[in-house]
Amino acid sequence: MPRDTGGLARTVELLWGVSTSRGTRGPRPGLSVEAITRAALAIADAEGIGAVSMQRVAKDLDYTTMSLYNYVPSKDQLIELMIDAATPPPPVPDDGDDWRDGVERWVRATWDLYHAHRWVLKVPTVNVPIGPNQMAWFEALLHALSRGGLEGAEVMAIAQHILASTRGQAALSIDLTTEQDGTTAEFSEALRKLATPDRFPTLHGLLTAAEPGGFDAGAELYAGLRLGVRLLLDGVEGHVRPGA
Amino acid sequence: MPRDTGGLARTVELLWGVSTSRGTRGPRPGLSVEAITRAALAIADAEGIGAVSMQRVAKDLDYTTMSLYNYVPSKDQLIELMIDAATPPPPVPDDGDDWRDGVERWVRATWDLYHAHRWVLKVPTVNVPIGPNQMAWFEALLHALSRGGLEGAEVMAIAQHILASTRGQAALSIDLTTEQDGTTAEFSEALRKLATPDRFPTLHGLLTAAEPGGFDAGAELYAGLRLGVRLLLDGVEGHVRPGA
DNA sequence: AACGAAAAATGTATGTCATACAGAGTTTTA
DNA sequence: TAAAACTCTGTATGACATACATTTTTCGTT
Repeated sequence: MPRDTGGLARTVELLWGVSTSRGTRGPRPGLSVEAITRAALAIADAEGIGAVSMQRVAKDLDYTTMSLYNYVPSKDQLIELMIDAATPPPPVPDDGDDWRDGVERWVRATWDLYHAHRWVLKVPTVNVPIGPNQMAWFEALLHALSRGGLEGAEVMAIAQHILASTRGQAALSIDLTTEQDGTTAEFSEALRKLATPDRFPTLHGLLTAAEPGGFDAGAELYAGLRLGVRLLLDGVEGHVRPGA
Repeated sequence: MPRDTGGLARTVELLWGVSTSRGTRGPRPGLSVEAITRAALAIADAEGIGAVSMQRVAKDLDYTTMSLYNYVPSKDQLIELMIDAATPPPPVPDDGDDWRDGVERWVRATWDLYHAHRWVLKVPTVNVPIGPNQMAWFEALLHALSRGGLEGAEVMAIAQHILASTRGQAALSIDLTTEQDGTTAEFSEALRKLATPDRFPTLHGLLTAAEPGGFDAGAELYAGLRLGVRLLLDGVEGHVRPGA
């Protein structure tokens, strides 16, 4: 496989496994895109995305750094591959039950997925380039949602909305439960001190009303996400059946 | 100001402007946290966050790189400062009108803010540490939302939900309208090709149903965000007034 | 008035990183 | 059998954050 600085075409090739039709000359490749991706993924899962460097991946594979570039055109590309590799096929939809349950299950599964690979949401640009597995998850959401009776463009909009809020809440949950040592407690205490009633009356009220002891950020945020999704789906139902 | 590697206390000091009570000895400082932040912000706004390096900021200020560290304990800290500096005070709430309008105005203003500083949402951890201006915006949302009649913890949850979806949609919009040259069109075309009807029936249907020509990603995403927020607020109303 | 402490500013140095480039070795095709 | 195509290695470059030691400036104290 010739080296390539990797435009969009190459991205698509790699992510979507378009056969790379490698010429059969030259030494047989000792590595593969999959092996590299797997090694990098293992590092990220174990030590965070910050531990993933080309040198580190190569070392784990017992190759030189530069040999990776025979397979992967750049580190950014590798990260795209890692994200897609971290994403299993989405749960199969169960069209038997309520469509709302389908959406809520999707949200739960996505939440779990992001928590299983806590580095994914720390990657700066998870947005535009999308691999097959990512797309499959989005398709699953679209499918579940489309059973609710929304019109085409609305399905897309609401799906993006749900995806965005799931990501956002999950990112927050991951951040709050990742802080090393006691920084979370320390921070939440600082927050309480800074949210003075004069400048931040509403926030102050909410913070002091909440139980003062340690709170389970993860569970609380998930409950919030769930509530948000439910109310949103309520809105969807009202929108679709204006009478009822 | 003595150098400091910057724990949480220092972060809070810098972000919240707790007076640093500098001893009056030594040369008079030629720089200031504000000047450094301003210079860095200008670079980020003009050339993106990637162009912000300590060397670059120092050069723009005609100082050496290391002198910045007399004021700012680390680059990460500087970025926190930049984010807060990029955030103006939130629009004053207008309690005269419908509370829903207040929320929608907040969403619009936040959308505009992120688009005015397109680098902000590219910073990996915009999540947990919060400066005074960020907090003021969140307070504004809480305030607008609390007029809807939700119970305490619910206000917090829905506010986070709205913040998350606004951020997510804005991030997507920014990504799609930032791609250099014609990558957006190229990408959307590739997407259409990859979303085959066998594996991605729903997505395929939606993409082919949409008008095939160039579409205004920004406007479309904002419309989607708006719809999502509206339906969510519908849900909130139903939740608060179960009868009606 | 002089000295020393404190702080600002500089210069140099280190270690990490992505990646360019050249060359050496290997396999297949012409 | 020669050359083309490819893999792999080694070395090199340029960014970058930041540690550390040194110089310079200013002020409080004697």
